[in-house]
Amino acid sequence: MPTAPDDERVALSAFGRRVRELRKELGLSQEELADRADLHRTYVGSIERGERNVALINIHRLAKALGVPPGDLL
Amino acid sequence: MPTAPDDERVALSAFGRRVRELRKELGLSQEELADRADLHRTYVGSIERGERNVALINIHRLAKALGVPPGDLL
DNA sequence: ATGTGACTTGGAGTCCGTT
DNA sequence: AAACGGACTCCAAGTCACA
Repeated sequence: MPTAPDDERVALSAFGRRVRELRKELGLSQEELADRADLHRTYVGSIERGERNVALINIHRLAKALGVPPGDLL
Repeated sequence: MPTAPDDERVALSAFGRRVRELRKELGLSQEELADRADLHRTYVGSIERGERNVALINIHRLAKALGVPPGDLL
């Protein structure tokens, strides 16, 4: 997202870092998390790198796969 | 979102209800909230009706406009 | 096992209007 | 003030080949 303002890119990065953090706590690979959340492996990767402006439904899928309430990801 | 599974549409509706709830607490119209969040009037309306799969950046914008942490909206 | 660039497609998001 | 529709633009979603 090259055109997004700074603070908005920061929000995406923070979200990605949080996902990665929780995933590692569970000892999962990106691929395993992707399978649990019914998402693509490379898509999860790009989310963790803060490159994606993830929408609500996928936030819920990730939260469920990570075993936390959705609000915990932001 | 006609193709989305039930529980995912429920998640969108819950989000919309929460936005409407907080907006009314502040005594704002949809248009005033839209202006504060730098979103379009009709878009905020459709979000409140649970018709939109809102993306992360717009969740942040709405949260900011409503004066709550983003996690409070989900 | 993860990063990355490129790609297509569906839907996010805008703008015009009427009810 | 809000719901809703049509027509549009552009980006999120989802996948792939390759590093």
